[in-house]
Amino acid sequence: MARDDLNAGLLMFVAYRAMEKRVLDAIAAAGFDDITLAQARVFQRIGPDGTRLGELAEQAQVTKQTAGFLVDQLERAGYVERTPDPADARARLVRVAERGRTAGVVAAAVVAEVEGEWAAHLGARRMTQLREALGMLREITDPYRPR
Amino acid sequence: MARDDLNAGLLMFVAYRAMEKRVLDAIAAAGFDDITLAQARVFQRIGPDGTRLGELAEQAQVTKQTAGFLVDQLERAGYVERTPDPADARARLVRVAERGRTAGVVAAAVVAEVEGEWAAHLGARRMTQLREALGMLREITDPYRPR
DNA sequence: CTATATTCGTCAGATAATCTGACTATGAAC
DNA sequence: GTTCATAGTCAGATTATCTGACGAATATAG
Repeated sequence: MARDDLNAGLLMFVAYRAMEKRVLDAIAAAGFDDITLAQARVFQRIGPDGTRLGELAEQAQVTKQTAGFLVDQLERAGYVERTPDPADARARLVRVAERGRTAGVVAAAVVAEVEGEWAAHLGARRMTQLREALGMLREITDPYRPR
Repeated sequence: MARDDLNAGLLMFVAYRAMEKRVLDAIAAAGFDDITLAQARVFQRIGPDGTRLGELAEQAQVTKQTAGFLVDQLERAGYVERTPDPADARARLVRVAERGRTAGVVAAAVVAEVEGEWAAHLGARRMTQLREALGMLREITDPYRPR
């Protein structure tokens, strides 16, 4: 409500959204122009060996149903595939597919670019401190608990 | 895509969402249980002397139409009111109404509480550095330019 | 001053994202 | 081997969001 000293949450929103927009724009410019923001938010959480739907949902902070809805679309567009989970017949692993891998490379490059810009603006020291503080904050704010 | 070193944007998402959830839950618990997350995102940007719809939209990063839709609901629920803008007959100022003011007090208290927890976890020094870094980041990431 | 362009907000309609509740199949615990 | 919990899906409803078009008021150019 104040103009000058936004609360820490709001400040994070601004930077977080900027990163998100930069990445999505770059991906779209690279030809991956189907893929929405909501889909990307789920996609980016897929681990190298595949991730269960429930975990994606938890990390993206949406319901399993919503995550499933978005993964359906990512699957139809060729960004991901679902494979049975060897460890549990109820579960399926969402994996990055070929098209997704290519898009992921573009995304990673932009993330690095933006982080570089941030580091340049803050200076290496402050950027390191920022990462450290955010990492610590995660300990008390992340509802997702990897098992 | 990696589990351990999330990018800075993702880390901010986690903390930002945690703050958001804490505040919304507390507001709901205080009896303001109508008011959705999307509405709150617009509401919290209203300045002490009222703010134009367009500015709210810009800050919340949604279209004017979406902001208008949400303000309509906030207005019907008694959280805000619209008054003519003396400086421009096309515009209207969205102002916090009585009910909104009460909710705002609750919200501000929770924000302070959460920030206190963060400071306790990080230590005063790191919390200050975090604020500083985020404030600086805003200079290059905030699409909203107050006139 | 007028003519033109821009900005502010709204209306209308379509689409996307999200949720709650109910259900099946499988796995875990006693 | 019942009973309870978990993973995912189906169905339906609601909420949030966008694009496009518009009227009214303001700003700009000549």
